[in-house]
Amino acid sequence: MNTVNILWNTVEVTDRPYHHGALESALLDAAMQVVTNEGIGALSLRDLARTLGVSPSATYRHFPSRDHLIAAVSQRAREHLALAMIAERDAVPVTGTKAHRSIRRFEATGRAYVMFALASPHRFEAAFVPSAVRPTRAEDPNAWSVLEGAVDEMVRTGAVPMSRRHEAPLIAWAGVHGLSTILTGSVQPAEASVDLGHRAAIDTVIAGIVRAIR
Amino acid sequence: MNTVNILWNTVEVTDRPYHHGALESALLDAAMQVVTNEGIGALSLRDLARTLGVSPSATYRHFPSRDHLIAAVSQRAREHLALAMIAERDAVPVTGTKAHRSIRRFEATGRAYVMFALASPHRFEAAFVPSAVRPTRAEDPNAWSVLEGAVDEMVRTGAVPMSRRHEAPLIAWAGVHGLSTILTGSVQPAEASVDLGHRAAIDTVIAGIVRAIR
DNA sequence: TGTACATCAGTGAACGCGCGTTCACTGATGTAC
DNA sequence: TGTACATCAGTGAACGCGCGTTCACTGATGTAC
Repeated sequence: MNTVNILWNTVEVTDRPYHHGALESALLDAAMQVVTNEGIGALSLRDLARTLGVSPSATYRHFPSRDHLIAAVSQRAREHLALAMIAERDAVPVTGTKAHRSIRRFEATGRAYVMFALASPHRFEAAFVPSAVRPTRAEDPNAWSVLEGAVDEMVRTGAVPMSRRHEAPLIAWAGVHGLSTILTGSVQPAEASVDLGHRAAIDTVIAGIVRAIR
Repeated sequence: MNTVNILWNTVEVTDRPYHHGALESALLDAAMQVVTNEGIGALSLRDLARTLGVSPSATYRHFPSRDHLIAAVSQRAREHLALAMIAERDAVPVTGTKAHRSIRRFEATGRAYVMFALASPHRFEAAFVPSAVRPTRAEDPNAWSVLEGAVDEMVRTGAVPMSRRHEAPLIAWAGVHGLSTILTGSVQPAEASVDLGHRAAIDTVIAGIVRAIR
């Protein structure tokens, strides 16, 4: 119990205990922060170790390589995205017919997707960074499942015909994912999508998706 | 005229002339090749110089920095994409009503987009890599213009109502761009889009786009 | 309650790497007269 | 037709950088008895 009060994030830690205590989660948190602010390219193990006041090799106690850390951060980012979708969906007020409501919940899911990307482009990009490292645990929550759930709900209320059930998720995913990368990336077809604001672009594409799957 | 026959791509060039003669375009070609095969991350000036049998500093005669080279390669990749769209569009046979034909030409444009991404994922990714360097020349041909042209054609033939003209390109772009990144990237919502083949996924999404904009 | 000991979670120094970029230079080319 | 000279397009060596990863190590912790 010889610990001292320590601010982990300051560099001039004077009495650092030998055991950090929670290096793994601190590493993940710090990595998430770097990735969110500067993008996944800026992530460096040495830099992380420096930030946490720990030697570079200490990180290897918890992640076998940089790629493993990245994979963990990426999965977390995907879960954040799914959480945002769920939150927005569940904020839809309970009014109107069940069919209408299921559509509004679906739309909210898609809107949350794009808004997440806009609010946090680097985190969004990190969520879908290719990786050879396989996740060690299941994704929870899973964005794709949330989308499928929203489609199923529409089918149940009769807002979307059963015949579209199979293809609807792909159409929806393509639309919102494409819009997200267009709005955040440098795809920027410039003119046409810019004279719409972001908000209008989102509404336009989501309305298009709904027309496509009904 | 004291030149010697030289294979530019071999390393053991024995009698290399002092002046390469076409370093700039050779640099671009080689860069394009590296990017296409291994992705933009694998692009290195030193490596390129090595490949062309030239000193590393020689590259600075033609590109002020690595970023400028990347920007040039990226623009080229975008133009390749646009060319592929034009080619596929113009291969559509001249049959049926004008309205039907304009739709088929539009679909071909979108199909070419996704197929380009599938055939050459690294080149596709490079086309949309963010860059602070502004292009020095206009994009020719320009993929966004091709898309808009296809939409205009449908409006002219009456296949798409005038009222959709403004928003249709964004909806279409989002759909095909999203599908492209989904199919090539590690987005992979797995299950649902995989039990469709790529071809079926493309048809599904493009059909959805057409429903959305009519 | 105390002690021996295995295990865990760190340290710190070093390796090797390849990169982008700069610098002073020189050989080749083209042009004006 | 020849020559002086400016300009162009290369060379080659060096700088400084930060990185991922490995290695032999040691301090701290927890557990069995």
